[in-house]
Amino acid sequence: MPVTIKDVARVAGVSITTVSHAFNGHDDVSADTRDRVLQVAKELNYRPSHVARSLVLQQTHNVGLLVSDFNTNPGGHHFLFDVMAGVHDQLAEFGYDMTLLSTTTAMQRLVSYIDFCTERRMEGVIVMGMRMNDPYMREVADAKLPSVGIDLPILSPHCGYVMTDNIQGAMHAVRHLLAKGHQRIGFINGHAEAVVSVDRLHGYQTALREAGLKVDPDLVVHSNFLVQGGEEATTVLLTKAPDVTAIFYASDLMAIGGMRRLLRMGKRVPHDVAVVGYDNIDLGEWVVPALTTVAQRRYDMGKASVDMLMGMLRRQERPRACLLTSEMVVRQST
Amino acid sequence: MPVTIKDVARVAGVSITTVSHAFNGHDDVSADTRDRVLQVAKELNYRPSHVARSLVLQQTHNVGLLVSDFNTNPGGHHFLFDVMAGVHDQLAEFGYDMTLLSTTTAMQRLVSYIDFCTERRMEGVIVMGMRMNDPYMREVADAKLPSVGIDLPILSPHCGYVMTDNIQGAMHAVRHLLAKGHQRIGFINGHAEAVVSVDRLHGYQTALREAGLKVDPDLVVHSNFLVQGGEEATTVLLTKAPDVTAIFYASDLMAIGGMRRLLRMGKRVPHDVAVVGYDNIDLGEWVVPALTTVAQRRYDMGKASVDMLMGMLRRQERPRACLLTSEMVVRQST
DNA sequence: CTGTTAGCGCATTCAA
DNA sequence: TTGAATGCGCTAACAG
Repeated sequence: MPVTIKDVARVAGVSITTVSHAFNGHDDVSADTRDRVLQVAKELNYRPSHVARSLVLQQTHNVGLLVSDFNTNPGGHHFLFDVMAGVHDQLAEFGYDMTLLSTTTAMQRLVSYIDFCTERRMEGVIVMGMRMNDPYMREVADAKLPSVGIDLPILSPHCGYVMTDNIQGAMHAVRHLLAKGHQRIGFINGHAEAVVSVDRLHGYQTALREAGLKVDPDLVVHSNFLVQGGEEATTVLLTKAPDVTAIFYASDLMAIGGMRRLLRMGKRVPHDVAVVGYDNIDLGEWVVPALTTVAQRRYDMGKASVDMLMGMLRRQERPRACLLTSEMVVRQST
Repeated sequence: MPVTIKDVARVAGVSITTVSHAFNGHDDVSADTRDRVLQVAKELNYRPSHVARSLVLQQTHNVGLLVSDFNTNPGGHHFLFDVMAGVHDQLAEFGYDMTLLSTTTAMQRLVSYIDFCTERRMEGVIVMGMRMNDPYMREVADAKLPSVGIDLPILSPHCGYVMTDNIQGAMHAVRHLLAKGHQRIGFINGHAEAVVSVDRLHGYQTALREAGLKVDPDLVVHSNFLVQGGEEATTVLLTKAPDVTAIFYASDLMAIGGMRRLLRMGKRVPHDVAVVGYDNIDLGEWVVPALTTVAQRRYDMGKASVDMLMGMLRRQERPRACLLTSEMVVRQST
């Protein structure tokens, strides 16, 4: 139905080869004919078919963004949305399209994500929002399809990853609290299946030891990354260690829940208990007191993952681990 | 590089026609050969190329999701993410892929979004996050490419739309406040370029008149949809009308900002001033006091837009206007 | 500089 | 029931 290269050739009175050459900027076309071809193409509203081009060139300029549990990832948008924007924009910069995939969809169709990508001849995949114990993990790692994980530290011949240096991030947070004079610092962590949880715990412990403090197991509580998780864990923590003067939460949502619970318990933030979150979600700026937090460069993470993938695709670079720095955003809660 | 239909045919000792038939479930293939073909295909790990199929079938099973200012849409994720999930999931249900587009990207490349879609032979587009005064608007409306707008009430031969009934939503909110005995009800609205703003204002006014109250222009303030917008507008409102006992905000973010400002001004929520928001973002449940709000069915909006598009594509249905209901979520702020 | 030919992977006539 | 031939729209050798 749409205008094809043939139509342009016929109207312009040249062969399709010439049209093709004119469009692809080959210099073996006289300026005259090129201009005429381009003129005709414009009049006819010709748009070269990427489908046909993909077939003959054997490259689709298309990569998938695989999101785990896209539709049911609670609170996930605070993190995923910006990453997605970074991925999309940088992909566009390279002339690539982004197709959204979801593990749940694949599950429904009973096809592996790798089959999904193969059918579409995708050139690579970027994976995010996945847990280490996700059944899709091994598939990602073992596949020959070039892939980059976000917050998913798997390194294999065809799979690299990008993540924030969570150890450093957590150390920043704890050092900040130490500098404020706190000694009994609690840590409310996310679920242990998340890689970030392991690293943040590590950073927390390291910063304490660095300051010559002993790591008290009673000061660490695991929960989920959401507001409610933060609330519940705060109660648990204060039961086990009523003398905490500061709490480091593994997410801003948790911290917000925690502050709320502390208030209920008659503790004032930051006077009685100082609070630090993680993520720098937009609302952290507006809760009372405004939340001190560790900021990840979400957009940059998406961007970096694309850069790595493009390196693998176009320059045969080997996949690697890319750690981005994070920075403290100090506000009123500490 | 990947396994093609030829490989399968060769190994199975049949023609490519037979392989094609076997794979597409034609019944003019003996059970024997079909099983053999399928077996060989599995061993060879054959995946039919969607690219080649798209070319010959002249249909890509691909639709674009056009997001306006994807990378710079502040606070947009609260709304867009869920809609996107609905679009993606429902598209998958129909066997369609979703490619993400952004107006900013198109702008950078200086190609119209319609050219972008044509090159890729997309079958349709779903548009969201766009303002009525966006330059891309006319393109969407005039294009022959089937499209569905979300919160974008344009109806043309090839363009339908889905939106929440914002008039009803606003009426719900105001009625709720009226029922609580409030008479002086302020309305802090979003920017006037957003269609939703017009409708919500309409609903606000209608509900008041319905109750026999006069609409006082001093009670309405326009601002942006963000926290800061809510804060500033609240100050303006209370200057113009210090006697308000309730405020209806056009977004939850604004309401959160408003509550904060009210607190600063020594007003207690809901005791001195009751507050209703709009959107039902996840954090509304956790601010103090928990926010009463109007909930949009975001996921369903995405889903509905796909259903409409599929109707247009597959059953030649005419584009239409689809209004979804919203419902009150009553919490502590009223 | 321009046109002819071949083929990318697949579905679909039409014969056998 | 199976296979040979044709073409989807385009690019890339090659020849003129």
